[in-house]
Amino acid sequence: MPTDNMPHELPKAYEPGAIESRWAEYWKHEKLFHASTPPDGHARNMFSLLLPPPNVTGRLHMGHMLNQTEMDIIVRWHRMRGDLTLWLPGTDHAGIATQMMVERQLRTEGKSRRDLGREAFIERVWCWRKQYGGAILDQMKRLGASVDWEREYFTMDENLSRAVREVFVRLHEQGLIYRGKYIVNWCPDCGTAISDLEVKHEEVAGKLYEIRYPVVGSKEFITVVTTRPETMLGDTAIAVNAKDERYTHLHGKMVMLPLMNREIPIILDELANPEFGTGAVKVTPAHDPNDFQAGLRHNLPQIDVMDERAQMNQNAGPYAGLDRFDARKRVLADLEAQGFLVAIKDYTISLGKCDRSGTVVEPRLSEQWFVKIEPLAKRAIEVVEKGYIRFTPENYKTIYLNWMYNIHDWCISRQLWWGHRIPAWRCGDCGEVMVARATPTKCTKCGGAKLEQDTDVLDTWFSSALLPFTTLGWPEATRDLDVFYPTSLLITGFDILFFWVARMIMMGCWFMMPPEKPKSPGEKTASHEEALRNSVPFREVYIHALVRDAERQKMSKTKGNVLDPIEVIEQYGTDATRFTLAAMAAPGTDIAFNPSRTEGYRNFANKIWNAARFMFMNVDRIGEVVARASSPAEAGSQGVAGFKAETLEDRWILSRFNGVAAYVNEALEEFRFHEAANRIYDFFWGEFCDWYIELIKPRLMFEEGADTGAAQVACGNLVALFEASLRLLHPVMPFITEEIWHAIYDGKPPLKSIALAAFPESNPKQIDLQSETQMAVLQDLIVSVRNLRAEMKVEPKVKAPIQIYALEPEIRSLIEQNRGAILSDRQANVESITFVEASLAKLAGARHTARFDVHLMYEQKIDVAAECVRLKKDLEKLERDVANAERQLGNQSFLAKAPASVVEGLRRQKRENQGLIEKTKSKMRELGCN
RNA sequence: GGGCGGUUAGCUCAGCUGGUUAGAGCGCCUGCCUUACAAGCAGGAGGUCGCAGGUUCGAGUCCUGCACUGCCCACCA
Repeated sequence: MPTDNMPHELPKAYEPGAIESRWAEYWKHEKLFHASTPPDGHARNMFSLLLPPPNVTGRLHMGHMLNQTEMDIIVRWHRMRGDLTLWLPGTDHAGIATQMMVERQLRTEGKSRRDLGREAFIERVWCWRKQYGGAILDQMKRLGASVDWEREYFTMDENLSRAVREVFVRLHEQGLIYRGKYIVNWCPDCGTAISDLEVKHEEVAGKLYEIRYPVVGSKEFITVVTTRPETMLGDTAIAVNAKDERYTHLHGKMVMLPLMNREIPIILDELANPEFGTGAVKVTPAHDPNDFQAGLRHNLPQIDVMDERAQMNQNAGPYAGLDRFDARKRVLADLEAQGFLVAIKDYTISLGKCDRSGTVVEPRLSEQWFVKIEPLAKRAIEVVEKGYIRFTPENYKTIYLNWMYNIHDWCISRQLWWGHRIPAWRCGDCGEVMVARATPTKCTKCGGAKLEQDTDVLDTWFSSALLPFTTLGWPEATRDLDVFYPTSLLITGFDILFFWVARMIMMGCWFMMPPEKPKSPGEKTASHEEALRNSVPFREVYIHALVRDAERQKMSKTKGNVLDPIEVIEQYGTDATRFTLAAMAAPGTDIAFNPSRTEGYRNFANKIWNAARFMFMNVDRIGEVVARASSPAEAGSQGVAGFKAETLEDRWILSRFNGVAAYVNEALEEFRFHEAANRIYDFFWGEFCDWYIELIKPRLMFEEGADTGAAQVACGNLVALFEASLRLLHPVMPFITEEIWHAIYDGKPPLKSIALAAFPESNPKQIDLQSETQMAVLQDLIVSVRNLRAEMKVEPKVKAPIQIYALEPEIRSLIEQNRGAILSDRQANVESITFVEASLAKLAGARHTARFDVHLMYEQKIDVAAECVRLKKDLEKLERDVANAERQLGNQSFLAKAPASVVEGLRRQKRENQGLIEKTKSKMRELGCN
């Protein structure tokens, strides 16, 4: 590999691919992120968090990448700050998703899961998992996620499964799990019940059908309205409102159900709203949740007319065997033919679809297991209301609470094969249902031995809800649980706020809350609060938004706008992709992911790379002794160690670095990733590279006759500052920082990884505001001259003298002391500097600022017209500003109420602007502007 | 029907607790192959902060209304 005489083997161009895979492998192989539990008391601060387990079937998408980037930044930051840090990874067995995936595979072989049978099918799923289940974690590795791979889990692991059974049994013992026949959301495609949350409602244009039912023993009809005429085959009543006078005369009558020729009663029920439709409604207890409740109130029979595939069954008489949608057409045609269909109107209906399959969900009467949620919710509300769990952004607290206040019982049984099987057994002799931790051998009631386990499995989210404690060893009282629970933080997307976050809170606060010991009342309260506070699954939740495409569209396969993070990574590198996400991750706002942005951050990485090459070039030339003189990583985290601030730019950059470190720490504290990332970017590129490196070049013996000692100091400073900057950057860009950091130590670093070095904290002693002010003046001067050169079209190679007028002696001496830098062709590129005693502001080719006037002495006819336009624009703005300032300063209450610094600042600014106005005017006169 | 957001430069977005001249990236214009980097350097153009009121000495920032727009929740046939 041509190294171009470059030391430390850094190739000329930044190539992320090679370095990233190497370090990802190294980190995992060296087990750098393994958090071993300390044997006794917590000597260090602890920081723990759980990776939201991706589905084993999953492929990494931008949402994952955002989530993991944010977690990794926080985790690396904590680890570098010396916390005992645990980031726990794992995958979720994802019941329906995985089962569907394997069934699809079977279908290609012309088989169904029923052909295999339950046991063989499950065996097959395990095979599938073994073969493909690691893909998503492999992808995670490429992101650089600093998880504890030694603790990786799978939700179907034996220990986790045992914990799930334990929870189920305990809840059942506590009367919080019950079984019963209710209307549930049924997906005919998946063949299972699903929870309310798994139903997505969609507004669609539908129809409202008016159907008349003949009243028995009269010539009258009663007309009902429905959106689902096919369910009338299961009608068992018609309801009217008792207060609805239109129907008073029909109270107690029967109607004949058309098509089925069955007599059903007219009942009085609140279900019927006199305001809606005809005020009369058909009641189908087996196919509608409201009708189901009404049916219970009136003791109505429940006639289920569909099977589990949503095809009409024998109860549907002549319609048996038809699909529900075909049945609708047939029913309508028949009603029409027989004169029962009164009208069809357009109507917008909210159609529930299965989240997973997209099939229209059927409300179906079936026997299911439920969690009685209210007691759990009560506690989950309490801990959030009391602030024991903090939400960021805060508005999610409201959203969470609103949901929790209106929560319904949770249907947890699924008619699937893949998942945690419900630990309930039914006695074949007496029908008794037993819930037990271990397979019972005989019936607890009749002693019979013909026991069959419930065929259902649990909702995947049931086991996920337990992860914060089960992954730490619960129900055993483990050391891990003691140390790492409650976890410190959860970072996740709002899409699983209810599915997962809310349920973890409910389960955590329920199972990690020790039983109350009866004690004296006062003591009890205090310890109760303490226990409650420590029962939460996490102390903080950070909710991030959605990653959209560059046009703000939701990424979806059908739209074809899905950005594959791996592709972006391959193009620009992981570091640049991470940086993009971090820089755009303002709390509470969606991220419009634009790869052009990533290209920009790849360029930033390249900038870092080349700055490193520059540094090494000097280290090798000036002597490695200097570079190694201090061992910054060992010197602690306060400021920059081993830095000798001798010049203005030294004092300035040191001060800026410490300011940035303070800012970054504060920003990360509040999950303001974008502020942290942008601040580092601006510092490294805009200050460190653009100004500092350029300013020290003369000292680094670039110039003839430079002083060797000064060069060594400058080089040492460069290394020290660079090393500290790498640590600051590392949480966001782990790979490139690791690469350069090792190169700094020539492959023999004091620690195995920069990830184990200290994160920079601000050192107040290294903050030097005076140098920052001085540097600002110097920069202002240099930029002014560059400005003038551009305006006057001075040839790049031509130098001209400048005159400077400055009243304040300290400004003059500042300029005097930095004369060399100003003269340099890297900076102002001027021939000479002369101080004059009179204002220069009104001269053409001059600039006036608060601290100085500068005049570029260059004879070139300037573009008068263009200059006039520019001056006029300046003038207008100045006059506006002065007018504003005058208005404010004339205002007594402003003078009385505004802080003195604001008033003083405004006065000064006004004075300066007035001066400028005069000068601008005279300049305009001089040029002959009108 | 409830609830939560968004509207700032041509595009995509920042702007924390109200304070002196509203920022960035990309794009655009001008000039530079200056030996770390053309994935770069220097300079520049571009904004009545959705509209209308209000609070305040002072509003992009707080309040009210409106318009447009997105999302979540909800068993109204």
